[in-house]
Amino acid sequence: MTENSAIRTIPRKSLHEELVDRLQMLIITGELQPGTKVPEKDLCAQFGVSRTPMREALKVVASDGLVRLEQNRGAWVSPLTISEVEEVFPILGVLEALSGELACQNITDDEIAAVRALHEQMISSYEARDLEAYFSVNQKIHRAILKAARNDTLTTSCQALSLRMQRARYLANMSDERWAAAVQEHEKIMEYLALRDGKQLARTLLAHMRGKQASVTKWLQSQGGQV
Amino acid sequence: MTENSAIRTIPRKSLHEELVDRLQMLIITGELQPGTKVPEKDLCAQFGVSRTPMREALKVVASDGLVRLEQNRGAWVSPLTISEVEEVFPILGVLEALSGELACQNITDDEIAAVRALHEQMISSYEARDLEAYFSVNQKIHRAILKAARNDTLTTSCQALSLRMQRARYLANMSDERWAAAVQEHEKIMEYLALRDGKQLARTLLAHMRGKQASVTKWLQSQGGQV
DNA sequence: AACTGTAATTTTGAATTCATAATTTAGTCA
DNA sequence: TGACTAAATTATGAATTCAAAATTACAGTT
Repeated sequence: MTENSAIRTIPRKSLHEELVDRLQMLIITGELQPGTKVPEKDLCAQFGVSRTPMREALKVVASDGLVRLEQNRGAWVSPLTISEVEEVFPILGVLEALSGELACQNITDDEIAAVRALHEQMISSYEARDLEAYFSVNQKIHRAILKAARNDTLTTSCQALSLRMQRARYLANMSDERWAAAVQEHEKIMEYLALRDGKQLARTLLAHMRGKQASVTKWLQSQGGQV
Repeated sequence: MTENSAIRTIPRKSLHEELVDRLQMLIITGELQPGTKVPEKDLCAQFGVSRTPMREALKVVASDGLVRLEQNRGAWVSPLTISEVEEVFPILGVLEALSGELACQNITDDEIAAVRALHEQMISSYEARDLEAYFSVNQKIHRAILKAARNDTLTTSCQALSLRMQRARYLANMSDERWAAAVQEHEKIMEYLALRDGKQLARTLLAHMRGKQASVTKWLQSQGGQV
């Protein structure tokens, strides 16, 4: 292993995988506006790639539902609608509930300690009213529980569905009441996880997801029901 | 609507979508052997298409997990393993349970009647020990319940995950006891659906899925744990 | 000015081409 | 004979090219 070997590091992902990630991010952050056409040519120029890998990536992103392909008319950014939220959150609810149950069966003491550390960090972010940090740590907690569930397929499924809701989380703010309630729910989540009480944890995660759904729906409604 | 309009029907799917379906079928039926390389060139010749749409389709199929892409080494048919079965069935379980709950909230009397007709048909197939017909009608029942749940995302998610298990259902036979038990479970499913008892239907569908998992796992074990 | 039909332009879907990486084959030497 | 190396072959990933479809621009008509 000389230093030279690092100079020409093999790209960790293939071009099209990299592009899938980039496209997802562009859509989640709203840089690609919902309902608009995906500017294929421009994106190719922007990323310095030809149309072939870009179009491969678009096919994959379309199969996840973030864009819609129309025959001979190109790719369009799917808007996030209330009805989509009402479809996806209940699914995410039962999946997270399952992840909670499985996590209680498989999580180690060390992992519980790690989640507790994240939990404390999240509380601090809440007390400092640092939404950015709060969201980030929040995600880490959910990911840690998913990881403890020892089910990669479940992780993949959750992440694919979450992705479609991420746009709302990126753009929407929570109300003060909702934020407080969410923190309360997380206290319970932490408690039941530490007790390894799968049934109760599942119940709480499901309720937590219902709360999120209501919050996102409310915000979406204030936005005219879309995006 | 003249007869002429049918002569030049617009292809209902784009080339790559069609190829996605074909590839999935080739893998499910075992024509493409698990663990082997996907013969890209041969398939292109077989279907009379160039590599571009075939490779687009492979990217999509890979994102569903039926094939694995290896950098510079092409696409490989993913084997169906016990650990994958143990990951996917619990997920399908909670998703079908959810579909049952939602179906009870939304299903019409006509739809219940239609499911009952399918149910009777399935019983006949069972009594005639016609496994082929039984599987076919069975699938229709599950699809009808999913449809009554009025959640397209749930339908898509279930179908994507089912696809990966379909190989086992295609190749595996059920034991007599398992088949009898499955039919019993379906009696209950029909009963609770007719009563629109979401909670009980969910419970039954979950148990039904657990039975399927055990059956498939047992068969997979008899096959050396794979395929 | 609004509408219709047609030509020019652009975009899309798919085939082809090309450079590079992986694999196979052939050849060399112990 | 068998292991190793180098050349040849093949397959892969990505860019380019090409035909067909869609969109735009525009002229002629009312």
